[in-house]
Amino acid sequence: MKESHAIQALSALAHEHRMAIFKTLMREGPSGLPAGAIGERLELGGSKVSFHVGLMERAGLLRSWRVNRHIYYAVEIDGMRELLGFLTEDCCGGHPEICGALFETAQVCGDD
Amino acid sequence: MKESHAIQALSALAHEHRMAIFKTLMREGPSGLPAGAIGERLELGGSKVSFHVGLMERAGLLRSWRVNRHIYYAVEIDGMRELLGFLTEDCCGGHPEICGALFETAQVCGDD
DNA sequence: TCAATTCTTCAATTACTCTTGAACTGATAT
DNA sequence: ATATCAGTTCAAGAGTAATTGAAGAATTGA
Repeated sequence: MKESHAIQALSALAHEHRMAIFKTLMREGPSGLPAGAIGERLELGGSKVSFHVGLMERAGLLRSWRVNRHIYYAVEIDGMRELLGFLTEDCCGGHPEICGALFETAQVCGDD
Repeated sequence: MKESHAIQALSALAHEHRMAIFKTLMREGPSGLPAGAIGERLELGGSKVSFHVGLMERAGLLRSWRVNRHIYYAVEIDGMRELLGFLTEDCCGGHPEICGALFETAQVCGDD
């Protein structure tokens, strides 16, 4: 992953509303949610939701598709995986001790 | 890790100069570098370096100490570990498939 | 004490990001 | 066709963040 892309993705997650949207869509899984439903759950107006999901989509963290009148959004798994890869490789490059906790987390995660 | 703290840390990494500083200090290890040396390596003026390292320190990603006239900065390993923990736990919470690549990365990392 | 070195802080400017509400697009139903 | 619904886009304004250069602190050496 290119560094500038990683920075764009980090920046996309580094906001209260966007983090809330991301978590909501994470829970929802691949079926995603329409923009309106996201707004209702998080009490955000339409254009706010559009602005933030658009930004996250451009950063590669979400994907979207239309179903009739609705536009659905879901987490782009590969985008998040690439971001985590960038961080851990950058982190592990010379300093494996940082990965200690992560290693355990990943194992717990892998066991699910 | 509190979400607002995680957002602060993400935001601290989401900048070209700060990412460069972080990588430089990562390579340097626990012995760190004085502010001036960081500036020389990355061709950044003094107040720029101060501004960015200060922000990263407040976000828990760096620590600093004085040695004579110099102020040294080094990566705060625990801060970075907590951030990665936040991301992976948030990620793994319901969606272990994201951790696939991360799992491998962590293993490679642990083997170093 | 005075000057030099190293770094930080400040105030001003510039640049960017976010919010707001209105106008617009695209799809569907009457 | 017209109206309605779901969502996006736009322009203006508010709010934040980053850069700049100068001034200020802390430390050391002459």
